[in-house]
Amino acid sequence: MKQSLSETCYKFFSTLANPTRLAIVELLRDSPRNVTEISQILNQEQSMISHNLQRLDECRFIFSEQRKKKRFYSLNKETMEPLLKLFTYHSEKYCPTGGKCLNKNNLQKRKLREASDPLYLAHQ
Amino acid sequence: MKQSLSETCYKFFSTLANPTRLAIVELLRDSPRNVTEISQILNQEQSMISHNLQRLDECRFIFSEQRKKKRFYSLNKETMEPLLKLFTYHSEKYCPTGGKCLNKNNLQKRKLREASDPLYLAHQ
DNA sequence: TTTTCATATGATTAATATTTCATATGATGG
DNA sequence: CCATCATATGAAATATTAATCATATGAAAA
Repeated sequence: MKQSLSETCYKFFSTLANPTRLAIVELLRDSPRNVTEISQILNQEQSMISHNLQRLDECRFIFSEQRKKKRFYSLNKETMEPLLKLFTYHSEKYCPTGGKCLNKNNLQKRKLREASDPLYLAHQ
Repeated sequence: MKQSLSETCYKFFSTLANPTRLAIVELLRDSPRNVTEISQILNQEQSMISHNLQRLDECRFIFSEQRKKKRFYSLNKETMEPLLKLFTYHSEKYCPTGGKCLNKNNLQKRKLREASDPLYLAHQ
């Protein structure tokens, strides 16, 4: 019996609809990392990162591997690279100034938007 | 000054991370519809559909056109078709039974999951 | 086999997003 | 222009999701 599209699809997109998880994805784009490393680089609580890694893992956006005491997470590039490319293409074509896809009501107010966020700084 | 990837990207995915909006997307995949039609087919309040259409419109996932008294919304297929294909490919490869991408904690409990939901029925 | 480093888990609290309801605005035919 | 159909808007009420904190579990070196 086939899964409802709306349900699986909702899980797919909602897992990506989170600044912390997007920051993790961006970080893992460069290289695999263990949990402690990720939490240090993103300057967030270990347990918070762990919770979010699990969400990404459930959808197989990332894979994990135990190496000695540490568990390394890596990006599922097969899915994530085309997905991020599609996003980039769309946003450059349809939201060139950011104004089209963003308005004052939709600004992110969470921690990762703050100045301490490496991604926020990296992509200004 | 380039927009922060995390912020625009968050808007992109969070706009799609909603069962009502996914249902609208699915509906518009077949043909353009006006607001009243959409709300009747999905059996939801007109104002609720209207709010959600605006979210989709802000991200240019849909386009709109006034025809006489009615406003028709149509899908941005350039973006949405490859995006949905990518989702389908991923979910079939990595979440074949639904079990990998879904667990008991992540079941949707909203209206559109209920038996009256045409999408839910259509994709069982 | 115990200590330490590393990660995961669960429940509570805090933050955000969505729906709803009442009403305003828009378009157009009469 | 007035009536009416059609859609949009805003604020309040609900519902959902995320972060936090305390603690449990796991892996391996000593």
